[in-house]
Amino acid sequence: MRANLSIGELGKATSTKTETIRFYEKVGILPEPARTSGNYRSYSEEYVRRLTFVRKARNLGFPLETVRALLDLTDQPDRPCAEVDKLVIGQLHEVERKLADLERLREELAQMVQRCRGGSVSDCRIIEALSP
Amino acid sequence: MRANLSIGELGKATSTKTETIRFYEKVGILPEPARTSGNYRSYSEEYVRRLTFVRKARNLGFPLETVRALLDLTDQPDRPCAEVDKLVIGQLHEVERKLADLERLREELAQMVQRCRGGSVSDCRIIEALSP
DNA sequence: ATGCACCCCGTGGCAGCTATAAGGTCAATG
DNA sequence: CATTGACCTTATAGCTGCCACGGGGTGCAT
Repeated sequence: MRANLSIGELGKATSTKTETIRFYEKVGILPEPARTSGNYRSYSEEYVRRLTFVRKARNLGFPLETVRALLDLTDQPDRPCAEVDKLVIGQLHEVERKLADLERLREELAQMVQRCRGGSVSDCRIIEALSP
Repeated sequence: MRANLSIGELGKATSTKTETIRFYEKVGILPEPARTSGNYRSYSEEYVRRLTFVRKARNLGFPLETVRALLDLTDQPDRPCAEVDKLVIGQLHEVERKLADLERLREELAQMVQRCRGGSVSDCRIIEALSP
């Protein structure tokens, strides 16, 4: 169909701010699009798909570098799927590590809150817990 | 005792890099210390306590701005402890929000990994899941 | 006196955007 | 035909929380 969207339309279609799109272009995550006679960026449907892919991956927490690697893999359909799998498992481990960290934090914070007995800062158990 | 530490010694005492200490000073989290005749920063025991406090709070994920607020409160022991409580509860909520987000991510990623049946990228379920 | 570890300051970089300024383009309206 | 307003262009700076680098000064031991 080659709808040829402007950057604003592409942004709406993918829930992405125009500045972010230009940023992705600048850092090479997305290729430089065609331009109109007035020097406006002009995007094809294919580009919409690519940006949607990027956004989904980012929403899953993949860093841009990994997104780049995933894009490269989708461009080489003959490579083994195991390479994709490896990247996703890496991200899964990363998420699990962060979950464990946050869970510890949550418990510590909850305990601090629970121990608060009111009064003034001078006898605050929370400040006490933070002090050496 | 007034041990009067150098910045490197303070760093070791608090597991903080010297650049970080200077950074805290520059952004006003920590006060400007005294200087020796050779213009070296010279830190008192009190300073060690303050930096330790900052580090503990940072390790609990408090943003610097909140650390600043907590420090202000410790400097005003007559203020109600409830103000401290409020900051900590805010941080607790923040952590809980992040935990929920990460948990959703973990499940999505785990499912993606589970669905992988090998083969090449062209029939990869993971790439499929990311594609529009 | 010379080597070495430490310190000084300023600047620039990291991720991943977001915002701002100063200007060009385009379609529609008066 | 001119002007409005919404959009687009670029370059640049800012955000958080540091870390690294470079070119110099200091302090102490040998």
